[in-house]
Amino acid sequence: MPLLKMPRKSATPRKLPQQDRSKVTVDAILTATARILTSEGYDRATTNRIAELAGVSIGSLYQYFPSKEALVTSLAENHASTMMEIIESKLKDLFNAPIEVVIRELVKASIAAHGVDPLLHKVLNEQVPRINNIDAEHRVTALLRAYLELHRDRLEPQNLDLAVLIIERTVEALTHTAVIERPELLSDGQLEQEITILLLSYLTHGHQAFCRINNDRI
Amino acid sequence: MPLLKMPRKSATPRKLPQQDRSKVTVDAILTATARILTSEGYDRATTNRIAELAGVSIGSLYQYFPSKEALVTSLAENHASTMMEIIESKLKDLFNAPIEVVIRELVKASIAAHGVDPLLHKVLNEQVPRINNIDAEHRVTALLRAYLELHRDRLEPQNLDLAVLIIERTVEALTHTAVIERPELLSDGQLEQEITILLLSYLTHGHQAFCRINNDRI
Amino acid sequence: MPLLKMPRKSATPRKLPQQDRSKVTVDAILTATARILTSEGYDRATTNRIAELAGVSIGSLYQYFPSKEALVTSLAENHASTMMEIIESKLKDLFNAPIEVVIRELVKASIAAHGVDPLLHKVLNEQVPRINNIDAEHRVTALLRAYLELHRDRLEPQNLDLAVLIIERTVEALTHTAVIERPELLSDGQLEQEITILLLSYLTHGHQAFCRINNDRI
Amino acid sequence: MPLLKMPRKSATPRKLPQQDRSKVTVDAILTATARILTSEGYDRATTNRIAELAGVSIGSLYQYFPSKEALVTSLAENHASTMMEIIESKLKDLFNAPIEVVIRELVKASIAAHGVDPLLHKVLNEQVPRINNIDAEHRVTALLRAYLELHRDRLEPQNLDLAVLIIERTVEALTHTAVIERPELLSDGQLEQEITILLLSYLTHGHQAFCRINNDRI
DNA sequence: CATGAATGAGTCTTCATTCAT
DNA sequence: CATGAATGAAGACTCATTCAT
Repeated sequence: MPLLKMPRKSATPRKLPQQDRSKVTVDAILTATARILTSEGYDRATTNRIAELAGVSIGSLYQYFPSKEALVTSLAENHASTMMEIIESKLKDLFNAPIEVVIRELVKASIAAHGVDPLLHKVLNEQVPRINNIDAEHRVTALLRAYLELHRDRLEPQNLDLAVLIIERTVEALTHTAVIERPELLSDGQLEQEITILLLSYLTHGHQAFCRINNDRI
Repeated sequence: MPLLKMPRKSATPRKLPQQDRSKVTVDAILTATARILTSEGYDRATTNRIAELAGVSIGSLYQYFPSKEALVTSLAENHASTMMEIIESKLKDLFNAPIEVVIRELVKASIAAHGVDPLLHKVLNEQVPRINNIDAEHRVTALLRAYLELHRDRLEPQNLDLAVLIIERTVEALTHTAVIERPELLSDGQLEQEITILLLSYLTHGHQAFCRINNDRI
Repeated sequence: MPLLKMPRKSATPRKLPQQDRSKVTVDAILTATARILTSEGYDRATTNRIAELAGVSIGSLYQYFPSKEALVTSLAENHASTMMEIIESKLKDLFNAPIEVVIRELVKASIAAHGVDPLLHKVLNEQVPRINNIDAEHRVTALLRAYLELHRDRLEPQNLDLAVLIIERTVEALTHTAVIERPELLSDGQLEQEITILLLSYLTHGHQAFCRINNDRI
Repeated sequence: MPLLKMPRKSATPRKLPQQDRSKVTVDAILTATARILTSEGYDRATTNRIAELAGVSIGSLYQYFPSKEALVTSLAENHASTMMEIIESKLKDLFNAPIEVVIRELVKASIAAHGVDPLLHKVLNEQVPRINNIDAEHRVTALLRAYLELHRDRLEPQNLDLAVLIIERTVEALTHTAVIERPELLSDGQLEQEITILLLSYLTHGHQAFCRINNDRI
């Protein structure tokens, strides 16, 4: 039986780990990739170095990932999924909560998500050839969209798609900045507070009294 | 009185062009760099290709820029300066204008700034080893800060430094997203409108009637 | 008990060959280096040309030697070791021999050592960034020093360190000159004879009858 | 009148300085070359850097020297001449002096000659593509040869050419070593003494009492 | 003659990837 | 399947030298 040659350059894992040993290997490789990426940057992160740190041969690395790009993409997707799942799981529970709570929790979740591996997130964001949006991201977008839809009568913005975009990008940008450049703004809850106000005043045009709901903050 | 520019360290043009011929060369190199960067990306942008497109020898490129990094940094600084100056010049004229005008003009200026060379801005943002903040950026920050200070009594946020940070990052993030991913949001003024509202409601908590001042928009 | 060689710093082979294949490769590279060095000189000896002549890829060369300098240094050390070992092994056997014999044998050994690869020795001496003295060299120095110490009562020079220095440099200089510029002086034994006399008369101030011990010469 | 193009690659100065200004320029270039050679080594000594330090344009450098090799060769010849002339002038005065004096003075002169610019001498010796022997060197050789001829009856060595070779190389090697590696041997006159004894015992086989003639030494 | 901008062949070196064992 | 030796295309950068001004 002739060996059917698989396309080599695909950006998906060459095989799904079906045995335990494979899974361990794949994990070791991904972990090593993350570590080297954060400590050395994308350019210095050679596949050989990754394999070495992972404790596997370079040949094995290519057994599981068809290319460096696929490897990094895989890592990035995992990381994005992890982050998004944090947000998604929070959001899911709050479908009936008032918007003030939802937004604040969204901000909190975003900060938490950025706390998973801030350095990796930074490197991935800055140095890695842009990655296609991920399922988990879409799910969060959809969730948010659905929530807003449900509460449309309490919202000023008419174009909800636009509102979702604004909410997501604003939270991401500000959280990211804070985690990377101004971590002190996170520890005292200041930024969380401000982002919440920013978005709530946008969504409701200040018809709410924001201050009262913040009593639990320091 | 002319300011004598001293040669700076490593990431800086190697020699200042003294003859006219040189200036032409430097410009050609920078232009070619921008073009190749946007069309090929950072990694594919080899110095040899840049020199070739610029119509100069590789030697000439290195006569003026000590390294690829210095070259790209120089370009990035130029570009950031151009963008910031657009914003700066608008802001300067509006020191006594009401906040509603200032924010809207800031958003407009930011969109205009992103329109200078969106693709270049994208590549620079995503793929270029983070560049030290630039004079022009600091000037804009200072300007904004001073303006808010002046109008402090009309503003809800107490921590003005934080407010400046939020304004700048939010505008940047949303404008950038729009320019790159959703250009249609720009042409009909929707996004400009929304960002303006977002920031104004944050700054004034809705004590203003936003709608009225938007009559001039489509 | 095998001595585990630790990888040393920068000017040292990058990895020790673990498979047989590797040893062959390393040898091929070193041999090619020697050949190109002697035929082309240091400056013309490019790593690519060396790899080509060795029949390996340039990548393989850099797998085993971290830089051109390390490669040449490695070769130089090998060569110096080979030369010094010739001298060392002779000297070791003659610890109880009279000084006339020792000096003559030293000269003979030096000539023999220079005969290993005269052209390589010339290039290495003239064009290669001075190499740190080598173990083998120090051993020869120590050996000579110890011998002179033992026979101190028969020697005129009081400062034995100085005497060792003079003996070594003189033999090296004259042997080297002869091998490179005047090979005919070697074939008829003339130079060997003269150097021997030079050093013996220095060491003993002519209290010996040199002529008699030379009967075995042509 | 058509411009006759001179051959470009000759290793002699392109033109002899006939005017004062030219001479000054040439001197500046040579001085700069010496300085950079000693401070940076041959490889780092670029013609552009030399021109810059000399305070002339690179074009001017090539006006006077057709190539880098010619420039360095010129410097090397100057330097060798200077050294040889020190020796030559001493030797000339001593044609009727006894051999003990001649040898000692030769050693002294050689040490003095090496003292002119030891670092330059080192670099020239080690890193510069071997230079053709120089007139001045030949003159010294001839002088020495003639002297030995004249005193042949007092000398043991029969082959005077060989004796000259041995004397010259030995003095050079030991003086050089001392200047570069063991300067302390020079300051106390030890080495001068030893080299003198080495050569005199060789030349006369110890029929002389060396010690007595050294009364003037410390 | 002087200047210095421009040239470009040629170097060392890296690193993703392959494949014989 | 694992291993790691081998590959080689490709890139950043240097520097002796030329030539238009």
